[in-house]
Amino acid sequence: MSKKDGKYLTTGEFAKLCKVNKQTIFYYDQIGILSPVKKNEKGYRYYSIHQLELFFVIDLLKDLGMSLNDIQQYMQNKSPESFLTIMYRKKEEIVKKRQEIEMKEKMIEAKIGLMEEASQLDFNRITLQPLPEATLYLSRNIQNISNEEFVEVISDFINELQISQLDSGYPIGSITKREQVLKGEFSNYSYLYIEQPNPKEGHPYFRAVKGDFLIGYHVGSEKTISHTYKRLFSEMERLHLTLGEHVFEEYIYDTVVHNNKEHYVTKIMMQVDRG
Amino acid sequence: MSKKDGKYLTTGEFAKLCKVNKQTIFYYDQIGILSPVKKNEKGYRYYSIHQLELFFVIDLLKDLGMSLNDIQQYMQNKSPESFLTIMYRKKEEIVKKRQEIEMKEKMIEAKIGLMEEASQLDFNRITLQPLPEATLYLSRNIQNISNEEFVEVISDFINELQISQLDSGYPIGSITKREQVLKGEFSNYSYLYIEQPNPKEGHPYFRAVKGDFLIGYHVGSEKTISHTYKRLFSEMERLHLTLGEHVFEEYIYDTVVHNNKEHYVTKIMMQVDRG
DNA sequence: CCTTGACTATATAGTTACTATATACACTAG
DNA sequence: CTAGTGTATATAGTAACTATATAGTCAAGG
Repeated sequence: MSKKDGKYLTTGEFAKLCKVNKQTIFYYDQIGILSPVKKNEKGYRYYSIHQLELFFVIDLLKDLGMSLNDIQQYMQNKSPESFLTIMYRKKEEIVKKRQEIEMKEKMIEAKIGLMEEASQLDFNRITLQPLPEATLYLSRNIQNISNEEFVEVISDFINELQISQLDSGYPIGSITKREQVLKGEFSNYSYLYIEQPNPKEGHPYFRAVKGDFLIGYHVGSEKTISHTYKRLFSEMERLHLTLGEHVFEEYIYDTVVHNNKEHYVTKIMMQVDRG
Repeated sequence: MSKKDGKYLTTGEFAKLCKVNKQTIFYYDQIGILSPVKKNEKGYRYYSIHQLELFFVIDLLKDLGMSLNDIQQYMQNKSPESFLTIMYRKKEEIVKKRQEIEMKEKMIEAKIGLMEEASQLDFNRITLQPLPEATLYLSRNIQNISNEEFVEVISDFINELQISQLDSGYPIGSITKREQVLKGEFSNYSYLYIEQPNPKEGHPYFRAVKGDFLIGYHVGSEKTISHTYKRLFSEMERLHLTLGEHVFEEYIYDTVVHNNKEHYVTKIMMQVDRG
């Protein structure tokens, strides 16, 4: 036998290769998931290079949400069959995890886009714009609904967003019908919605929207939103426009980026018909 | 103002929508990262639907490795600019994280493939096989090296695997030169290697291997591997073959799937020339 | 009107997977 | 032979929950 057989790693060396704290290696020995191949008479631990691979597997399993306790269960009772079973299970989990990551990446991109866009806006200007077709995922109707029903609708809406991976990172907006808006009930919403930049097939509640919109921004809390609606109405009159079917509201700056409600910004998009 | 303004969520409802324990919501209020918009005289908390979006952002940041402490720092001092800065940083991080996940997915697939393959093998049979070209990532030479140098080489090898994402999930194997094998120094390895099923451009230390191999399996600890080498030598003689340049060893079953060394299985692949 | 059951609250202790600190012994280089 | 680094154990602390205990609140039914 050659000297190569004696090529052992101390705890410190092993920890460095594993890129973890030395204490973690002690801890793993203590709870019995990864013990050194050798311990000398002074209690010094010695690890082999093959145990590195075991560490990497432990790290992989841990990363995939397996607790050290469950890992320990496996380590007490290793076998190629149970390892294979775990791998098949983890394979499913990691696919799901990758999809979640991909979704979150898109969400971050959306937020960056929205924030960059917002920083270019002049919140005082009211503009008339033809908006291209957009697909919205709508909640069920929430107009004149009780509190319990409201909670249920929101719950279903949010659940659907998460299950079907529809949360695009765009803000949740609200739709008010012309009738309510004309009555001054600006917050008597009929639907909640979220824009879908890349709509998926096979989902109900999608509604494409396009046409002319009068767009204004309300700076401040929702309580004073009527001021901005008044400004929009007079601009509408000046341009000889009439109010269309729906009004859309979206938070541009909300509790995510401001503590003070006076700094919140709501984008109001009024569907209009040219006189 | 319509009744809709009064649509608040209790802690329980809010927690359910966030899909977390109610206690977690209390905790977030306590540490000041997400406090209810209202608290009544009895101390009951009431959350608005917009706070759900804030929760999702917190969850996103948390998922991307931001501590609650750091999140709290931001929450005390919100602004569109700092939010944007965080998003840009997190965008970079999530790309890296996605790549890691993708790599781990491939690793799991490799392990599944290896285990399935192993379960089909007859470890007693010695076979002569022409192996197709394979690309190996090699360590620096480890023959007759001191312990410190060995640790350094391994360290560099492992680091390179991780930095360049070369860890394919295949086992780390070892290469022994003919000279050593003939001298009976079966464990006096010259290189470590890992197979690269999809080799990347621009990396040194790659060596393509193909040709005829005599392949046998050693069941048991490395200490008794000479028995299997002897069996391989006699088979070599019987088939009128001569030993080629290198011998490759790979663990098929190791400490990852067996506790008892007597159940370890090493695959020995001898490069041979037909007489 | 009273009770039951489901909710709310706070306070405190426990959990997981480390991580840091304190203390003591071992090894190696100059 | 001593300084500096390494090893060990034991214990306490940390983050982010999570569970438990205790008590107040509220709405619905008998």
